[in-house]
Amino acid sequence: ASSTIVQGEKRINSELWHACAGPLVSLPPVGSQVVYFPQGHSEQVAVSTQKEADIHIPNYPNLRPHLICTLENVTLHADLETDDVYAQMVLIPTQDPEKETMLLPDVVVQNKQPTEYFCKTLTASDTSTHGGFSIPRRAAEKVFPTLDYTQQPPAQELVARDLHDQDWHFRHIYRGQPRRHLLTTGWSIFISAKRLQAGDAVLFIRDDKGQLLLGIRRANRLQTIMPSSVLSSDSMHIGILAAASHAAQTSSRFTIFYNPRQSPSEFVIPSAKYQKAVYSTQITVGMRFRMMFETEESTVRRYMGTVTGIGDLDPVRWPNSHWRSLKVGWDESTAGERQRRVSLWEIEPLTTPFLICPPPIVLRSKRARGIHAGEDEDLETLMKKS
Amino acid sequence: ASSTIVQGEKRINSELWHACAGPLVSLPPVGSQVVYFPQGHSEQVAVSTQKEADIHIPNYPNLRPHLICTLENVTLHADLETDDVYAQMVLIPTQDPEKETMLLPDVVVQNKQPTEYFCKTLTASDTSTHGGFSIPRRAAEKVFPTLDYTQQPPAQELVARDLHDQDWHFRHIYRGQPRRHLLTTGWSIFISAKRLQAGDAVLFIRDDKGQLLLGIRRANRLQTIMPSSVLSSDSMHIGILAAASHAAQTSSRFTIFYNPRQSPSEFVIPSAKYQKAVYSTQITVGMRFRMMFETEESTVRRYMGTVTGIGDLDPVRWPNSHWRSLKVGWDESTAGERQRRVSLWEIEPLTTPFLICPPPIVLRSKRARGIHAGEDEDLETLMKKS
DNA sequence: CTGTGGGCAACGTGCCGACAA
DNA sequence: TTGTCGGCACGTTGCCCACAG
Repeated sequence: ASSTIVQGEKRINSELWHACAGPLVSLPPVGSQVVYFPQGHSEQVAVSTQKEADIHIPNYPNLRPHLICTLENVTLHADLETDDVYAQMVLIPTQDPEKETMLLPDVVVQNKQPTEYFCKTLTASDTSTHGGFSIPRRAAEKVFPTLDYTQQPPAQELVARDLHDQDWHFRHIYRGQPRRHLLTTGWSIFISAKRLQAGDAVLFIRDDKGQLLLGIRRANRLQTIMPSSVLSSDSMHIGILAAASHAAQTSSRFTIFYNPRQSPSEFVIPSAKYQKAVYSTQITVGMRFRMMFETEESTVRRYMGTVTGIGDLDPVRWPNSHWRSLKVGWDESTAGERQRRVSLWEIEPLTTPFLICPPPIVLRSKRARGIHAGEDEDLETLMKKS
Repeated sequence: ASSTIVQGEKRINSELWHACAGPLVSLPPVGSQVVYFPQGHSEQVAVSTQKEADIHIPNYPNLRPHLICTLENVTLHADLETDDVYAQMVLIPTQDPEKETMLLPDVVVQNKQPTEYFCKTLTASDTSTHGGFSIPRRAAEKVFPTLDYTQQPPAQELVARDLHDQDWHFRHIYRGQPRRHLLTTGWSIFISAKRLQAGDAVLFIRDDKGQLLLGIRRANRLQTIMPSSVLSSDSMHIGILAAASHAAQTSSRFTIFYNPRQSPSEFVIPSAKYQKAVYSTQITVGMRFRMMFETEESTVRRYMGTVTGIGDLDPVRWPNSHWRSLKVGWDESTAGERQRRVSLWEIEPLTTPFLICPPPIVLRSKRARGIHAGEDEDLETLMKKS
């Protein structure tokens, strides 16, 4: 359903927001119990400001590495300049920390990726001033209104609405030899207004009312770095801790921003997911696991890895934290970008005995084949979490 | 002198920075003693985020409304997107708060406005794609290299360097009937790259080595508002207080950003200026004063006002603070934009007895004449501060 | 099926002096 | 003195198809 969330007078379309955020991003439902990690919040700020939390940050002895909270409200937003999506969450720390031990029912967090949508990474031709946008055939047929093919050439005007409720007009035409779908008039205005470059991606959605929506996902995330001319990174890191600490001590609400495409990991996790990961699974060094990542085509893919160590990421400031408490190694050599430390709830342990240590030769041969087409599905059927 | 301040590998030209910051902005010298006001810092963040400091912000009982600090370092910066100038200051709270009572020698803070410079607000023609930039005659003759007027038409290529050390090339030509100075080729590239609009201002400087520098001052400051998708404004306000409080208690350095064109008032003041204002002058309700403001032509102008009240701006959270402790009224009816609360060190009290209450009729007649050309100079000669 | 490039027309950009405020 | 305009040339934009990967 195309649910929308009120933000002042504006509503950001939830489907569109999630499409821009990507398939791995899911927000806990309003009213549910969540776990908030100041460490993860700091990591997000560190990425934005390009500065790690410094040493000389004060201790907040009463601030635990995770806070059980009620998610009082979530509002969806998009940066006016870059269209980057982010979510504002209002959290209320739970008064009774004993509740933590209570095992909560598993909340079904539906992944809100829309069905009638497509996403295309822009080519040099798409972004050049020389021409328009080449629509992949399947995409056009699935998402755009059907053309009247009796016309010569078949063409129509499309209107698509972006995250800021701004309408963009495009001429959609089916022509060329061989025939193809193109966006011509209006496309270059859109490209230059959004400052899109080859490598960035656009996505189109047809919602349940037939309204077209469009969003963008920039490739070069480094460009999005904030000026940081407002507050020093030190003060930001301190602000995160002080705000959380104060909220925890007074059981009062506090507000955070979650930037799904900037943040290395989610730092507001459904309580049930956290507890299941922490209390239900025994993780040991040497254990094999899978973990989901987003591919360049904005689909999900699982990578295999092995737990190589268990221990605190920051033993001094954050002892006994589950945040990134696992050191891991990845099977594939292209693991340069992947985190060397992950949290329990991010991984899917392979508990099925005969899969714990697959023969390396098999893995290597599969890697040599290139894309692991069948592998994931095989494991999928074999592995069923309780 | 064209002093520069090192920032990593980059140096921002100090003269250019000050020209962009405006005539009223002066930074205390490195190593000097200053007074830092968390309240003022919060105000700057409030402007940036368009959100005031909320009620439910924790108390920092040990944090006083002003901190005596040593200014350990100042670095000049400019926003990469907007070219907005800002300064990073590293402050170290003074260990012994008793030092405060010690009267310091008056530090001469030279106003670093360059002499060989001009600033022009862009017209519709200047920013249109239809043409170039019309240089005011005086400006061209003062700042640009002299043209060879024997050529027909006289023309030359100018190279001007911006705050990011990027060079911009312009064709400077003297033509038209009547003759005038113009920038043609290269101008529109500059306009679109900096996204300048009519109402924004550009400024050119010739430094002592003959090098041309150029900067911009945007009119629409609302546009510069930061996305704030990084940290909630609450956390920012808390971060300011927590950082200052921690630094004060541990006598350790902390870092702040000062945005001269965003901040309503300076919140890092030379200690001598503060003490002189607080201890040397007796301010009373009804007292007349003058205060400097920047005009649209980026020159200084003094406005007259009367003290209408003295008291805490925020009696609950910041009792006994001198920050904006004066309520004031302004003589001129165009006072809509001017603060209704100012701090002691911002004003110049008129202590000369016969000027305390000038006949209103005289004032009115002067106002009716329009611009107060001579008034300020008359007062200048009459009033000499100790 | 779709990315790139050549061809070509239409439009916008940008340089010029003529006015007039 | 300088802001805006009409005139005009030239360069870019943008629509078309032909190829080829």
